[in-house]
Amino acid sequence: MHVLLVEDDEPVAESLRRGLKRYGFEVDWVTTGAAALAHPGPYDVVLLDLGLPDTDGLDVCKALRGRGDVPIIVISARSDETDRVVGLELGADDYVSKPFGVREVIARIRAVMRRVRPRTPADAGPDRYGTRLTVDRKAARVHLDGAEVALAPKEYDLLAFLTEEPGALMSREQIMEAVWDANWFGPTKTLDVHVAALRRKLAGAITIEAVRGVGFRLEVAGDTP
Amino acid sequence: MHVLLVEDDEPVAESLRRGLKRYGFEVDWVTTGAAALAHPGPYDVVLLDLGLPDTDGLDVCKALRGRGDVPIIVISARSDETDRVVGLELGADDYVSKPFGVREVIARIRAVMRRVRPRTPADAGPDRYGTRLTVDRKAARVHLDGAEVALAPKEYDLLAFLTEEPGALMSREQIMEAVWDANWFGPTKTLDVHVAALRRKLAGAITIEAVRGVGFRLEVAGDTP
DNA sequence: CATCACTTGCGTATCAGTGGGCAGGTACCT
DNA sequence: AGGTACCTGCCCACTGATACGCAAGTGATG
Repeated sequence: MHVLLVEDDEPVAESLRRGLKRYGFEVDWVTTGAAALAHPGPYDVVLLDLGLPDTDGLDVCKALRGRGDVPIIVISARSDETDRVVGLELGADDYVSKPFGVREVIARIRAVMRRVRPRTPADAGPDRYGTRLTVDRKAARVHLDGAEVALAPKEYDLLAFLTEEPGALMSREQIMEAVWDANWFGPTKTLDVHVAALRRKLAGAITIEAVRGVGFRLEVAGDTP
Repeated sequence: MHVLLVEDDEPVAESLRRGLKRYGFEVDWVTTGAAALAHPGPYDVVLLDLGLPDTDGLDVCKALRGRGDVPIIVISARSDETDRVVGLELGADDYVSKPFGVREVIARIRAVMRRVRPRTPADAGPDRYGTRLTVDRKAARVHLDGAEVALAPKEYDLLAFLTEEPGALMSREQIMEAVWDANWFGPTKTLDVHVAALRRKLAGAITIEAVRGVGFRLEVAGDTP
């Protein structure tokens, strides 16, 4: 899964690149429209920032579209409607406005990919974690021992993120970037509250242990015999 | 996946062609009924506009139907019942009225393909959801406990879309794109009203639950064992 | 004139985020 | 090693914001 990331803002690009790599994407990163057009490819999807220094991103979009039908997802700091419409009319497949969460970008990439490959094997049922917990990402539902667990949206997002890679240690910053916004800074106490909610609602099926000074690690109960 | 698009209105055709290509379809585009009949094929599905300049689209439909069993999806500016019925009686497999969302067209193509694939020409019967509700996509009719339910066009479109994948969570944006127009933005409050109408008219047979901040999810009553 | 799509507005429920207090672990100092 | 002060994470309760549900009204269309 090959992604071309066209983004001049380094912190944003770095964050995106890290996030995407964590989800198994190969990422090539260029900072100018010219470089984007010069890059060979082929790519599975192009992430294109509209606010580039050298060229108008819209021209790049048009040029890319002209030379093939690689899916394009436009990133923009401006979130007003005109931009959105212009971007989509030029042939972009989707549009994400800053500030965005890495999770959201990934969801959109997957959505775009699914269009081209409609019947993915991953279309099968919900993911199972251990013997008690299932996460149905298509329906955004969580079941514990067969009974549905009512999770608030943020709680679900958080769980969905942590279960992407059970057992992996996630830093607070990583989690905030993924579930809240890219480039989050400030208090992360909210995270504690939501972690507590998950612990309470999913007691027995998973454990979320805090790693002091770093972040959290989700473990599936009865997973390491 | 090969599609023949018969449509004289260029902007509409262009938009459809782009959209379909993006979803992995091969599209051949002709602007007249004569050209449609002259085109070789074979195609997996024909998208046929009824408002053609040279021929009455209905004649084209009949002619196509006479020479083989390629699935036909009729597109029409007129959305009233009589047209629907006439088109479908002439052998069309489904019916989409303008203005339509690209996603909806794709959903219907897939639905038609799914139905045609297991060749049982006799019973291309209505789809059944649970024990009480049937959606007859060929006739654009909905029955509850055997009795027809009078649905407004938009209500039917919405139901048809939501029942494409029962239990799946659909975001507001997805729904607006599919049932209203591609690339819809702005208020989605209208959606709530139509959802409310479906809930009222189909009470007991289905439940449409809101997922806060995301969208809606249709469930068939007595469907979660 | 009837139907339907859409808007508006209000009541209500839910949720994200915050602050205070508590507990357990950590580091530092003697 | 022992004691202590501090820091981090955890729990509880509160609040402002916001999304949803529905009923009623408006305007367009045939």
